[in-house]
Amino acid sequence: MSRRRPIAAALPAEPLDPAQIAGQVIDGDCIAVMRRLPDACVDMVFADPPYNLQLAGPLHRPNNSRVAAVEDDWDKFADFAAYDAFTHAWMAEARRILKPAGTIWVIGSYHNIFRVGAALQDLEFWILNDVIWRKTNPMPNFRGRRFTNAHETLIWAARDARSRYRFNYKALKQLNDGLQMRSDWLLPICSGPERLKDDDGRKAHATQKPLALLYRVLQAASAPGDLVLDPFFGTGSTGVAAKALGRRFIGIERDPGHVALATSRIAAAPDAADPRLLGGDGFEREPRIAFGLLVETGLLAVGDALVDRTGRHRVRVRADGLVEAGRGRSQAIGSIHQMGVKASGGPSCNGWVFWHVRRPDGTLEPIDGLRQHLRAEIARGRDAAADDHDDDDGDDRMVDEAGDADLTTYPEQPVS
Amino acid sequence: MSRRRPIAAALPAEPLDPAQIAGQVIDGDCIAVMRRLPDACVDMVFADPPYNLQLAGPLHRPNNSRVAAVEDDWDKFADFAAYDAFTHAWMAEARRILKPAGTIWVIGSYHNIFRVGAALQDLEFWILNDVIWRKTNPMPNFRGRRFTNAHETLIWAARDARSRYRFNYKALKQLNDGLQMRSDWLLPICSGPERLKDDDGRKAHATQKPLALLYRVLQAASAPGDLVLDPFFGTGSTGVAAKALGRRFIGIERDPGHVALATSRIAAAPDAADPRLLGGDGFEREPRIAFGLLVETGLLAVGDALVDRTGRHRVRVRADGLVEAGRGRSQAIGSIHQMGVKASGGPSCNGWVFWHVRRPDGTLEPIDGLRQHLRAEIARGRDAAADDHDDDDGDDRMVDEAGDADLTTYPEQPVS
DNA sequence: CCGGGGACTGAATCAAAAC
DNA sequence: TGTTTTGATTCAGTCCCCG
Repeated sequence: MSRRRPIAAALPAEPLDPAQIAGQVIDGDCIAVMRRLPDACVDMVFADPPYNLQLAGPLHRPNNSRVAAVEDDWDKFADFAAYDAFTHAWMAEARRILKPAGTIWVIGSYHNIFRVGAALQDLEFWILNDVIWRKTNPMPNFRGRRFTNAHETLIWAARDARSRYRFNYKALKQLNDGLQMRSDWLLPICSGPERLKDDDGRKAHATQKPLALLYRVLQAASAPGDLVLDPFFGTGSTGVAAKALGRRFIGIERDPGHVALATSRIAAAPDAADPRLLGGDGFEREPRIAFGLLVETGLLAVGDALVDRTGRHRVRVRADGLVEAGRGRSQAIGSIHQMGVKASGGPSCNGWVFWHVRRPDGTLEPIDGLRQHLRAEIARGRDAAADDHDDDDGDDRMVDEAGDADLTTYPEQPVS
Repeated sequence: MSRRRPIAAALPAEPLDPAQIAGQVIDGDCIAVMRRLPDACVDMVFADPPYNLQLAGPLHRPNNSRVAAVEDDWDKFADFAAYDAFTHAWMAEARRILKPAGTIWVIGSYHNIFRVGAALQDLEFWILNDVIWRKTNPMPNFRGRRFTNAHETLIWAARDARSRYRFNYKALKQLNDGLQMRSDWLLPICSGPERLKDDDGRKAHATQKPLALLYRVLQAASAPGDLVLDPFFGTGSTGVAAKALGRRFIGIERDPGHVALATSRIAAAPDAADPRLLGGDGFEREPRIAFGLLVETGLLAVGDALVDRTGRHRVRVRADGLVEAGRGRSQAIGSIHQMGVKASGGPSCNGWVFWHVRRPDGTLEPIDGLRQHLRAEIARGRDAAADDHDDDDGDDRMVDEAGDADLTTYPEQPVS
């Protein structure tokens, strides 16, 4: 594990077991390390690649102090062609190791983000959003020659156009005070105690990203237990955020100094709180209720009439969980959704909210109300069982058998 | 002018005189039309090219109403390669007709903006900013499968890296309540009475841009009288904004219906207000004052002492407009700026704010105060002269000789 | 191309001084 | 000692223009 890199590079690349190295920072070039990982083994990739800033000379503030620039060798490329080749190479590996339902996030500025976005599209990633990180406190433009460069851009993309990716819609809506999360995020830059300093008090890394940004990324597009890979790990903000949110991670970093720093930083970082509080969506898909269950449980009886909101359309409940309309030759049979499409003429229909039962007082109640009633009953029964289980087993770790009580909240929690 | 397009295309392309066609909407393919324009003839290009949205099927809202999408043929491309070829073709022509100091603006969404940005860089445009148009009222994401796509991206680029482009810094700072204008702009989408409708009450163009966006673009990077070209003119918002701000324009549009609509819209649009109110920067560079003029006018006397803010450094005023420090062998002579650099040790120094005179009450006043005093006196003299001139010649048009009074405000107003 | 004039910064954090 | 004010420092930077 502490072999010198020249020797390691000369050896045939041994395969890496993702489960084994989860939680570690791997020292090495990200392309070489990713090559040692199997196909389709990670749920998400977060990448903060070099921006290729192409800075010319020194820049001074009006008070003559000098602006600390990114002068590291890792940000130097001969030209756009070299940058494009590098980008295609790491991105192709990232796509190979990504699960079919996985997504990738890449952050950049106008210096590189257009190369990055075009490369993603050329590799047949499917862009889902570009997200703007608006900085509350950007560096001003000192010479008054451009607009204050007050944002960076993240691209979020699925492995391909047909990917069934994860998006924790309701959790992010909650994070945004009940409104859909937008594609522009307002967050401060990384400074103060969060900003890592070296022994001389200088910043340890030129481009450390704020944890708040990574929290939001992970909350949006991963579930607890997911494996997240960061090929440009730096000081390990992705690892700290992953640890806090109960996600597993693999970090790859080329600079041994940063590897050591990130490793100790993550060791000292707080662990996940009770994973039940971290939710994938926090609002996972509710367990499915077959319409027929309403009949079986007696909430509806065979022959009961369902009507639409206007009362113009009307179907009768059947014993097989379908509904029928009309009689004789004009009779039609189908699911509540199919018959809703027929009645409404629209391209699709949620039968649960389209069809209603008439209450004794004559008012209409959507059959979704009956479904919610049934779900609540089922949940009550499961909670009782889960409480028994918790009493048996009092610690905080995830239950091994993915007990029913947690299933609703964490359907994709791996069984380790 | 009303030739049918197939015939026009078969004829040899006649050159177009930019001054002649300024203010017109040219019916035709933008690449073909730009080819007929001479090199380096326009000051700015604003382009809202097809976004290549790649929409699959129709999208419906939860209430089953259908979302009006961009379904026009002009937005259909076979693949990314076709879109890239198209983009390179029109952009190369745009660069050719752009003046060396000219800039280009291109607006797009994540569907196309990465192709656009990469093409700009490949053609050796030099990106100055990417600007985010944040929409106050974006269309929500109806399926809850992504973030609300709440922004579009504009790229602002100079013709090349060494270009001396125009940026009306102070005017935009003013627009932003005295703070530097940032790269994220919050503006409503185009709706209400501003949104053009056809006879059936449907929107006349799928992607009409708000005038406020174009006002800001033109105010930022053009001067009154500048010639602005829009190769994808649509319903002509660029023309309406240009007219209101006293800029000249050329519009190119392929769809004859849109050409007719834009032409009549612009004819009905309000004309520029008094051009003196439209400013290039509104705050053009102040006339230069030689330090020696302070001595010649008696505001300073030979031998007067100038000190820095702390009082630690001290120079004496000479008759030749230089200042000197020390005596004998250690004596140093130079401009106020050069001696400021010596005293401060910084890489540069504005002597006008570095050096101070001591007032009778003992407080320090920067010599910039004396300069402002002198400038005000000079301006008063010029205003008086200009008033005499205005009396002779009472209309509102720009004076032919670019009279001194207007020179400060509109140095680049063409005489045409 | 060189030399020189001179224009140009916002929010956050933290330390030190002032009250 | 507690509180407020002031000043210094810092942040992914493609950062001048004219003769």
